[in-house]
Amino acid sequence: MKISTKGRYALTIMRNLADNYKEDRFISLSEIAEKEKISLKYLEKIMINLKKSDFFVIAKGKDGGYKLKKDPKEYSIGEIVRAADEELNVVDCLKGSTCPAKNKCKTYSLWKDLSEEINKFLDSKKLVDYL
Amino acid sequence: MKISTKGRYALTIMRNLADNYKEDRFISLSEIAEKEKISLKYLEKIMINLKKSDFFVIAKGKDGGYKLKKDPKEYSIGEIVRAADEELNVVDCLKGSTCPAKNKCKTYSLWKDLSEEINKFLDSKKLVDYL
DNA sequence: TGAATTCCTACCAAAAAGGTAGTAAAATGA
DNA sequence: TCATTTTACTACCTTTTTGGTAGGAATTCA
Repeated sequence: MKISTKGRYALTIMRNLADNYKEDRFISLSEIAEKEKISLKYLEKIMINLKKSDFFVIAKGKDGGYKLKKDPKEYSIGEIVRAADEELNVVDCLKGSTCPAKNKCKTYSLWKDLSEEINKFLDSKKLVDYL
Repeated sequence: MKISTKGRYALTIMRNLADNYKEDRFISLSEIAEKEKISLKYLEKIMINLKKSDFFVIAKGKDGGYKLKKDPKEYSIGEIVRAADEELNVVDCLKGSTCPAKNKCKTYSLWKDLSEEINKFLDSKKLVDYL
């Protein structure tokens, strides 16, 4: 029951962008990598997942980088962690309707309820609360 | 954010013992293994952790096995899953006081609160609710 | 004594986590 | 135009964790 570094570093990226939301400039990953002492290459990899969620305005080339599209109070921790590649389901059988025992399985509702609890908690927390 | 099979199989063992709580007899792991189609050897391994928690009356030898010490309503899902070897902390830095950045880390409270939420939820559920 | 059981130690394979390397493509500004 | 800075893409690699398996010793009871 661990949050992966992917999820945590995704939050780190988002926090750095949020810190600079007021100034109208692009923040590059190398800037974040240096400040946070995380390998640039690994941040790039994490960014591949995050980008799918349309959180950013992106600029290539010199002085390029990323900018948040919306105000930091608009992003929930839940959507960020889920975007970073974590499903936030405590058992695999919850996704899709793949579990054949779903109806007779005694603990199905337990894991489903716990997953919902976790998602609800993280959705209620906003990026702006952790700057 | 997954519960391991260790945690889930531990619950399976406990559910099987709980099912037979009224009859005063010992249930062997081979009986559970056969019924649940799980390898005996793996159940034995999971039992090593579970036994540390003093949940059982144990009998070796013929017609031996395990019996619950207390009524199934006395065991919480939380204590069972934790016993099975899962810490139920969403980040490692919560255990002990090993994290040097604990005080300035912006997300420490986030992960601490989430972990507490998960533990509270699972502690509120009892074994008897899933038979 | 023999069968059924727990107990103990060691090993192993597959998957996931965590991370690195190299290069192409785009944008900019000197 | 060309060097520089950035993102984008593809491939690979190492370590840790997960999910097991194997073999036998010790215990108990009929």
